[in-house]
Amino acid sequence: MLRVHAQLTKALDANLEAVHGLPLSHYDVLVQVSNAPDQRMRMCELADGVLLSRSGLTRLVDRMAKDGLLERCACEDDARGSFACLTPAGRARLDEARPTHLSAVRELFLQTFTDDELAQLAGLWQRVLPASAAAGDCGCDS
Amino acid sequence: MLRVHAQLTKALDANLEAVHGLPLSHYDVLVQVSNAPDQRMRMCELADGVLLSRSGLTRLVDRMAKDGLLERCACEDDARGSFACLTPAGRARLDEARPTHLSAVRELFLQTFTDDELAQLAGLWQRVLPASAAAGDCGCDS
DNA sequence: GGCAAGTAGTTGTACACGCAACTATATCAG
DNA sequence: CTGATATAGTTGCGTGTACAACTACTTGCC
Repeated sequence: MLRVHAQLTKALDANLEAVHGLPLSHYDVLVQVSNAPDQRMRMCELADGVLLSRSGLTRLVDRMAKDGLLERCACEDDARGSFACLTPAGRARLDEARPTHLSAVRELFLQTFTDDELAQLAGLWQRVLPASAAAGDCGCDS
Repeated sequence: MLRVHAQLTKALDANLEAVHGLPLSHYDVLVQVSNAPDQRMRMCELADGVLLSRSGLTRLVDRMAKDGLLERCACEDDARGSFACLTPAGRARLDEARPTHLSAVRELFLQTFTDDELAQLAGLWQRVLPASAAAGDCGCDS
């Protein structure tokens, strides 16, 4: 059963990644940042948001900055902090990828269920979070 | 929602991996092989079973063979094939890890639900598989 | 039999990630 | 103000994985 779970996630992610050029992790970052005030986020929060270690995020943001999707901006309040800021190119890329992504999700996942069932699933899932959080310990939640 | 899903899997896996010495992937292989007839499996089937590419599996089995958990055995019927065979040490390691693993799963996951809910979840999950399989497409047959 | 095409598994290479160590800044105690 | 401790982020290094190219064997067609 756990295995089914893993397989599903994996297949889903692989497909989504293949459909548009963006790796899913990049897409994920773009979504998070675009939802943040001023289109920018602290590295730390971003790391939580995309479920990555700090070092992982540093490198991910590096790659995305190299591609012009993000920019590093200094933080005025805290000189040791950094923002990842969405660039116009990043926003454009996101706007372009989002419909593809959403429709893929819908096709592979949502379509299989009725609204009731989705609600059920959501409810059941939520209940697992506390336990897994206690074990995995990840500060943020979506 | 997808994110919750990913987070859960990840937290769960991380915890299980930490509890006993075995990485989860090793454990997974041991379980699969131990369930196979004669305690041995073709590399190809094993790769499917643990959701790994062939090359990934080759190396995983290498590592496990180095640790004495598995052995490589030639296949009589098909000279290009290989079996991964469970060694006594591998079986012992599995027997030792299994209770730990199962109780961790129970604690983190099953405990949160009633039997009915588990049945629901299982049913809903199964329905996603066809779609994800069509997308993920894994070369070997089962 | 002999060659083409397919299949099982391995190896070279590159990439993404985590951990631990590090720098730089902030915060707090005295 | 000074030093101890904590926090934000980066870097070095090791690990695990996939992809692509490869070898070796099998199968099917001529």
